[in-house]
Amino acid sequence: MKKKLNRKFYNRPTLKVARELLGKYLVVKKEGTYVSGKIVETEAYIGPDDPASHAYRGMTRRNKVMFGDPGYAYVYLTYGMHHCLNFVTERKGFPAAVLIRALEPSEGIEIMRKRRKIEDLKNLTNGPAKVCQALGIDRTLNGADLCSDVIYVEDRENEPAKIVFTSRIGIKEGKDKKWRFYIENNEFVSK
DNA sequence: TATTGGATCGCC
DNA sequence: GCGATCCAATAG
Repeated sequence: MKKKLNRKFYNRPTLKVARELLGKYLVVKKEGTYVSGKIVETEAYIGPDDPASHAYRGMTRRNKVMFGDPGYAYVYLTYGMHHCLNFVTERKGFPAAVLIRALEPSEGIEIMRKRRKIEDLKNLTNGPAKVCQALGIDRTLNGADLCSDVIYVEDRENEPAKIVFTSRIGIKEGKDKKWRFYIENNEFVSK
């Protein structure tokens, strides 16, 4: 049984959403392609007081979808060349999101190989920018509805996995917070 | 308007 | 370990 996550799922505390996304399947249908993968690593960025969050200094042109309704994609370009995918959480007006850091490729693996221009399965989606490249995600999907048919998350009711929580990666401030989650011993978690 | 640096990746 | 690459954010 496959159940698409509804907006209520995202309209909850971000840490809870970040944890519960692990083991669920991200699906992207674009240009006649269908690709999916199991979410194995996430990070939470929460509220106006999180110094690592783009929303730390208030609303800007880039981060405004973080302040909107839950259940929408926040996609941004970083380092001038890499995209990162987030899911907006919590109530409208409260800026929070979950960064999708890694997937275990499931369906459409050959399409992912072509987009990533590499063969190695374990290197296709083990990082936030790699996920976006493999899934064909760029800023045209910023603000996309996660309850649509283009990009969404499915609960396939698979066995729950053991989860590890650690500090977030690639940030300067806010390292004290253990807001990174991943599935223990999963080979597709980023380095 | 000008300057600075980044929720990364891949190659050296 | 370091350069790529460009745009958003901030300062002037």
